[in-house]
Amino acid sequence: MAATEILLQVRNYDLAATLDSGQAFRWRKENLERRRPAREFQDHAGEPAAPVCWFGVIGKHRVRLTQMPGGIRAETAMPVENWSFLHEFLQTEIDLDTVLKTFPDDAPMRDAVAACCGLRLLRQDPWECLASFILSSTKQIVQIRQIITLLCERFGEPIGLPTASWERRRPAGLRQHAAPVNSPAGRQRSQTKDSSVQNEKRLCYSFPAPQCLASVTEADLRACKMGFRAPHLLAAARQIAEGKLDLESLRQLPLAGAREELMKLRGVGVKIADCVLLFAYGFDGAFPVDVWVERALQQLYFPRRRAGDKRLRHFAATHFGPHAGYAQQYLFHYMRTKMK
DNA sequence: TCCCAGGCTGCTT
DNA sequence: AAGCAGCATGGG
Repeated sequence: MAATEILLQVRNYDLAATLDSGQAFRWRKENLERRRPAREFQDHAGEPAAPVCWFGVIGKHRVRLTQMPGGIRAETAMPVENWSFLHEFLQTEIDLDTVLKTFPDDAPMRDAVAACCGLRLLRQDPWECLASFILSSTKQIVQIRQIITLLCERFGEPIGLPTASWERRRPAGLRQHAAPVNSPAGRQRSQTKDSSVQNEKRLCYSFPAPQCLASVTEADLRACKMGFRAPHLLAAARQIAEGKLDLESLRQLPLAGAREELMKLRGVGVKIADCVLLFAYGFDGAFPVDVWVERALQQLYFPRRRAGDKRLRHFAATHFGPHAGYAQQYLFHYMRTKMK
C-alpha cells in the first residue's frame, strides 16, 4: 500500500550528525518552530522543543526526515510503494553497537565515539557520490554543497510536484540559522521565509545522470563554480556514459581492485576513491585521509613526534580494525565539530 | 591581505 | 621517495 509517511524504528541514530558529517551534500536542516509540536517533542518542563527536520533527495524521491524518540519519521512528496530505497540509504539494518565494539580501545577513539553518539554511515548512489567527491578537492563542505546545488538546478531533472498533503504539512514560518543575532526576537523577516522556501524549491531536482553531463561542455560545468574540477567531472561522466567504466561492476571486486578502477579517472586519487568506496559501496575497510583525519591522527595518536605520511597511512590501515571506515568517520566528525 | 578548504597531477630534487 | 607549485573559488 502506497503511503507518504513511515516511521523507521531505529535506535542510536543521530540524523543530524549523519546527514551533516560531510558524506552527503544535499541535505538541508530546518527548524520547525512554528509547527505545532508533537507530544514527543515536549521536554520535562512542557516547553516545546524545536523539532529539526531534514530535506533531501534520494534518487527520484523528495524526502523529509525527522528525528523522533522511537526512530526516524520519513515523509515523501509522492506516495511510496516500497521503502527499501530509504532503508538502504540510511542503513537502518546496521547494528551500530556491533560496529563500535570492533574499534580499538584507546583514548582518542573512546572520546570520538562518546562525542559523536549515533553517527552512522550512509549508503549512497555510486555516481552521485563519485561526482560529489570529484568536486570536493580543496573545497570546504559549504562550497561543495553550493556547487552541487547549482549542478542539480542546471542539469538535474525536476522531481515530481509534491502532493497537497506535503504542501499542507509545510510549516508556515521557517527560521534561518543565518538570521542576524540582533534581529528582533520572535519576529520573522520576509526575507528569511523567502529564502527558506527557495531552499526547499532548490531541492526539487535529481542529481544529473552521467549521460546528461556527458553531453554538456566544460564551460557549462565551470559556470557551476567548480573551477579546475570541471574537466575531471566531464571526463568521468563520459567514461561512464560510453560504458568504459561500469560503476555497478565494482561491487563484485575486492577493495583494492575497486579502488584501482576508480583511480583510473583523472582527478580521482586514493582519498576520493576511498570516500566513494566507503560512502557508496560500503567497503568498511576504506579509510579516506583528508586534512582533518590527518590532523586527527597526528594530534591524537602521534602528539609529540611528527609522523611521516607513510607511517600515518600504515597506522591507518592496520590500527582501526574491520570497520576502519566507520572509525574514520568518527574521527573526522569529532575533529571538525568538537576540536577547534 | 593572507591562509585554508573531505586533493590531484606533474615536475624537481 | 619526498617536496612542491599550480589549479579555481570562496570563507574566515
